[in-house]
Amino acid sequence: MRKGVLEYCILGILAKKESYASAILADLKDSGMIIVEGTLYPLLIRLKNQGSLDYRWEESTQGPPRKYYCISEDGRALLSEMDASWNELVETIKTIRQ
Amino acid sequence: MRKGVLEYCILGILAKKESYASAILADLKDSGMIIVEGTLYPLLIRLKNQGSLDYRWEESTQGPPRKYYCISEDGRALLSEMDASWNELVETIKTIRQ
DNA sequence: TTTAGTACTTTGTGATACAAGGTACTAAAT
DNA sequence: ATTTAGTACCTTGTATCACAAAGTACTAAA
Repeated sequence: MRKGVLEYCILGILAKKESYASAILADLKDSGMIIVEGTLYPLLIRLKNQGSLDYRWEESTQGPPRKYYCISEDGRALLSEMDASWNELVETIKTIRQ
Repeated sequence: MRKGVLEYCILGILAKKESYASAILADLKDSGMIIVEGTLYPLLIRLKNQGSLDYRWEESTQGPPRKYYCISEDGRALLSEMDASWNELVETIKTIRQ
């Protein structure tokens, strides 16, 4: 049911502020969407490779260094398209479920 | 983006009235969701096999016989669960996109 | 008899997400 | 000094979903 929506959620979260994988997992959990590490990491790498995200390493005092991701210009453009697609889908379902 | 939602749409359509694959394709198209035969047929078969749908053959004057599907009791229960899941998802995305 | 239209089905492929396991750094406990 | 716990990143294998493409079969019209 949630398939394909995750990418949209990740971009949405990173559009607000840069973050790293473990924190994104916590954010998603708080929002009511539980996903696992093995899902998120490949997704972040994919979004980076296609140019929607950038990242930088940052040292942490509480453990290993963190890979902070932030959304790129291309990512913001993609996010806008996704907003449109999502709204269309919501309308479609409204029509079908009356 | 629409992935995983199709099952919900099919059940929604068949909850209103029984129908057959080609007509369901046309309904979906009208609602703004374009899918192809190779997607729909396996999905109908899967829903039938798991007990969410029943079907009966009906002769057509305009070509080969049609396989009319209708939703079962189990299917209606599943549809209710999907309504809940869908509404949750919509709320989650609202939260993320503010 | 061929062609067009309708309808159902199958096979192969790519993408998404999960399960499970692995690597590596830091800090606290033994 | 070594083990344990916590944090963080990454990879491999698998299941499912949807699509592309091709196939089967019935009816009616050319």
